Amino acid sequence: MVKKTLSTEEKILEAAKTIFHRKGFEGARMQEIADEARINKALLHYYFRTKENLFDDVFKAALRDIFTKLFTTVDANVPMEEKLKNLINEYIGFLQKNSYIPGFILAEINQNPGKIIKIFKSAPVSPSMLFERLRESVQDESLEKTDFRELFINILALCIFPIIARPMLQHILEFSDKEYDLFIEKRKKELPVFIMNAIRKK
Amino acid sequence: MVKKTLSTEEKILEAAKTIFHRKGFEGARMQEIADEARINKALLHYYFRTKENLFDDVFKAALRDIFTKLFTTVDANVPMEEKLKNLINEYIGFLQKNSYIPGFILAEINQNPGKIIKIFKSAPVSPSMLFERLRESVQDESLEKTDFRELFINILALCIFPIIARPMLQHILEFSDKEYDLFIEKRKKELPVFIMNAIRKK
DNA sequence: ATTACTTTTGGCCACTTGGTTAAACTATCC
DNA sequence: GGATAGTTTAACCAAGTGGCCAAAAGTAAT
Repeated sequence: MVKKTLSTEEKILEAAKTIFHRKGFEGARMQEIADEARINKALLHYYFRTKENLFDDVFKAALRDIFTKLFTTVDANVPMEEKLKNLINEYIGFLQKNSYIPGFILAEINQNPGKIIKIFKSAPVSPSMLFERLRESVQDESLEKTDFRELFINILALCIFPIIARPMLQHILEFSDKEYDLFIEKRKKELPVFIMNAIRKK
Repeated sequence: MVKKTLSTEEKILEAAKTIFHRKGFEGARMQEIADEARINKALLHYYFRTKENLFDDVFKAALRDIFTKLFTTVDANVPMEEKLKNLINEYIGFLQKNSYIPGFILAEINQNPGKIIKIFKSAPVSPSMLFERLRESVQDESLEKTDFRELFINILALCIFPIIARPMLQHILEFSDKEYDLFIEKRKKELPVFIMNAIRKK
């Protein structure tokens, strides 16, 4: 199941991912990461000289993961409705399996926007393909005149928010873990309908 | 303009709010809060024994602010469309003026869900009125059969996400500060239309 | 076995952290 | 004016913090 022979560097990155995702940059302790990777703390500094270096690698990986998935699952030559179904289904599925990533990214953005933007620029994330496809689709005759950027943000918001705000929403709505999971599962089907209704001409 | 005679306790809370909102619990330093309030660090501990105590008060205030606004601006006896317009307009307006609050809350939720839920329970936030109003509205004949909880989350997501993810989105969409502000301003008008279309019967 | 190298370790260090203490100051009431 | 209670201060402390170093342990080629 799990690959047994991870290199030390990979073990460190895995451990750093686990800790940083949960606790953020400030909350994470180098010792804790070393323990998680079952190595000596000095070895962390041997491979990644500073906490910043290690964090930056983890953060870049998170950015890559969350956007690559989003920017590549949009096929061309498929009607808008189909496209949206696939995109949302795949994307929420990804978020379910990686529920810490969006919260991690947004927390760091909030606590250190300057630093994050710098990393952003150094880890090129290219939304151009997705944007092109969205722009095409939105020009469909049967749809309302919609700004594709508005649509992009709306899709992102509707997919990500229920994941990052989960503990809060679950508490307010008085859902059990299971009920909330089902709720998300239901959204995979209902969200494309909601969005299509919103942009389809009457 | 600014009230000159804040009590020491109020000065501390104001300073703590500023620092905690920006840096989070782990990132904030007691010394920094003391400096911001222009007092001695020991005085912080005199009024609020621990960092936790101070943080809890700030966090509760944030919860109160963000939900009170949301749960009380929904009038009865107004058609759904009108209700939605008012709600979204007021709520986004509030978020613009308090742009740090949602990111602060979500960051802490992500980094310490257990602790946050505990605070949640001790700072009663009662959505019952809003839920009642939403439930009523959604039963309107001219609307699709919609789960009011689904609608609640969607409204929240569409209002909050562009605020918390601002640095990221602004960078991806290549907007200047001014352009992004205008973009949000435009959303105040377009979001109610988007949502009404989504739930109105065809 | 010797060499040259990379990898791993325990122990250490300078510095920062949240928190305490005891003394000084201030205002209020008698 | 002095006793009392609340407020403010500088100095201090123990417990961590990220980071460093020199020696040990492993590895591969000669």
